[in-house]
Amino acid sequence: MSAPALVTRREIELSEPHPSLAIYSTLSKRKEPFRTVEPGKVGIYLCGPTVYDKAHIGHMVGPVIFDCIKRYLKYCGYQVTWVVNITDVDDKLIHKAGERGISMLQVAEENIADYMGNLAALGVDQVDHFPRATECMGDIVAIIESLIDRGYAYASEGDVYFDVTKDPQYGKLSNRTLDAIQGDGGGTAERKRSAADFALWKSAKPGEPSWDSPWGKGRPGWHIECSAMSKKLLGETFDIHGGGLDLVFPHHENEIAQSECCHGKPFAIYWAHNGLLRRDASAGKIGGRAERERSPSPPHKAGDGIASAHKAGDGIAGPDGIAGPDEQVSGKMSRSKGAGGLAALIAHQGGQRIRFFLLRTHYRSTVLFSEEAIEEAAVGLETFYRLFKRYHRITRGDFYHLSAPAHRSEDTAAAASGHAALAAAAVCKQKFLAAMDDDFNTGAAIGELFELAKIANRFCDEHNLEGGGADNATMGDLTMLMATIKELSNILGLFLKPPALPGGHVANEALLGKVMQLVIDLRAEARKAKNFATADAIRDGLASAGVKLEDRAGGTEWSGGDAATLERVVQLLINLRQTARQNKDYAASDAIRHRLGEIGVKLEDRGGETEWVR
RNA sequence: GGCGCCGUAGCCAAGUGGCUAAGGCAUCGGAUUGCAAAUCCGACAUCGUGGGUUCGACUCCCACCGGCGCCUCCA
Repeated sequence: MSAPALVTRREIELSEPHPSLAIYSTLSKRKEPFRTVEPGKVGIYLCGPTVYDKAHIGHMVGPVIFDCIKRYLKYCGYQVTWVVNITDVDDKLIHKAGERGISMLQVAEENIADYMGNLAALGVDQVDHFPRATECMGDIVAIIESLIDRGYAYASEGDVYFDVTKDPQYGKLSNRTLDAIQGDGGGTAERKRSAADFALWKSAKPGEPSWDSPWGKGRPGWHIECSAMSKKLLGETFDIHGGGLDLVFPHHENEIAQSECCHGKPFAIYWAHNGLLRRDASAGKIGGRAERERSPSPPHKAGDGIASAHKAGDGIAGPDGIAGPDEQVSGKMSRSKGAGGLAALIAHQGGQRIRFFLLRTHYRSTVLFSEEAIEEAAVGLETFYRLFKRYHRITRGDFYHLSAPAHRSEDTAAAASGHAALAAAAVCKQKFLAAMDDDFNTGAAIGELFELAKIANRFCDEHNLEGGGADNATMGDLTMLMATIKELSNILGLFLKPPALPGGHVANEALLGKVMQLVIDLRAEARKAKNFATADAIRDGLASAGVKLEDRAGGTEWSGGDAATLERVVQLLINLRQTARQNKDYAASDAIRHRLGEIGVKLEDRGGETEWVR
């Protein structure tokens, strides 16, 4: 009966190793040269979320690093297929649906929308497939049947369990022995042959969502969907399987058992697990047990109040999933909130900062996460934005549209023949690639990006590019330096496009209000000093910016303006200051700069013109 | 209790058995600027503690201290 089962796994032959790339695998517990199942092709499967609630920042770690991994593998010439599964059927979803009085599918749809919005904001756009468990029932049932046929699984009162004692390799990923595994001692324990057996199929209780199967109505166990989906989209053996470190056991251990017992050959070649995020040095992972138990009010989480307030009229999945304006307004609140505030966090930090923050640390490390930490990291990011502006000032070229090599090549020729700066940049590129080759060390790679920024800035300084030294050949060299930065930052998915303004429109309007108040004050002071030329210049300047002033008894009111007003009003102030400087009235010019500074606008004099940044 | 991981400057964070222990933030000098900002140059660590292996360890081994994960849902 179970005679044909329990076959030993057949080894499979892999491609020649990549000459330099090595990946750490949880399975072998060491870095291994990278070989693929099929030459030139890579299949990646990343465990995505169970969509019973809004995503938290911890859910983004895997997608961000794997987005880089895919970009890098493509850069190295591989054809990559990346799958991220969505678990849209599970006990928690059922409970949540019951709580809220909507269907499980509705719960899933809402949270999937939220998840997708978060991914997009962080620049994760390399995923090829997002299979959902509910869309793969046929594949799931087929694998379970096959496991029963082969003697690895057994049906029991409508449930189906995997018999871990039949798999001699069970425990190899998480390095544990059968007697070290307690299993869940819950209500289904008596249906199992041994405590460590896990469910492949769970019979439905009345009223629960269910699917037909040879064992009656029910739903899949947590692990089996991944075996089914990866087989469907990537084949029985594929290259890289990823997920959070907390999934090693039991989830991934069980996936291996299911798939390898079913197919008789290796499941995934490399297991890449990302480290977990923590809030404090002694806090436990975000979204983890400790955090949940600490929270004093169990029924409602951070986002719920906001969400429900808006839900009243608008039926199905509201705007919550994509950082609606309500969440921006309440951004301050979310600072102290935990899981659930991701959309709000993105709304006022911007996805690029978060991505950069996550990439500064090696993906297997634990990261202490806080909004303050993101803000600190973001200071460094400004170096690049300033450099891009500088590049534009000098060449009128747009960094974001620079063309850069999409594939890896050792351009030693350019290094040897070029100037010192180009040679130095080539060394940085080599180090950058060496870092990525070494288990995707994005932290070290980013260090080289900073080094490149310094080289480019120094090049501009040394050749006096902003003071008239910009001949075509020199600008061409500068463009080559910038293109190297472009080429490498593309791999990390950074600087793909200009960063969204932190805070978006809300912050813009707040700033415009402050700037307008300053302008009105300055005009009032000018009038008081009978400096009518200045006062009128202000009013005329505002008029051409679309703003009307009306002097009232209680003060001056303003109206009008559009999206471009902020820029034009600040420009007006810059012009006023410029006039004062030309008249050597430094007291007046410095006062303008100082008062702008107080409301968060910094002025920077460059070459002939003045720039402002918030 | 079992299986693992981490501890590098004020903070964040790479890294290596032996060259100057990346990079970022902060700080302090200098150049530059009318003054600033930005930019550049320079300064700033002996790698948790105690042993051991070695010609030589921060890097390997052991112990201890501190922190974390998994062993039940979890990215």
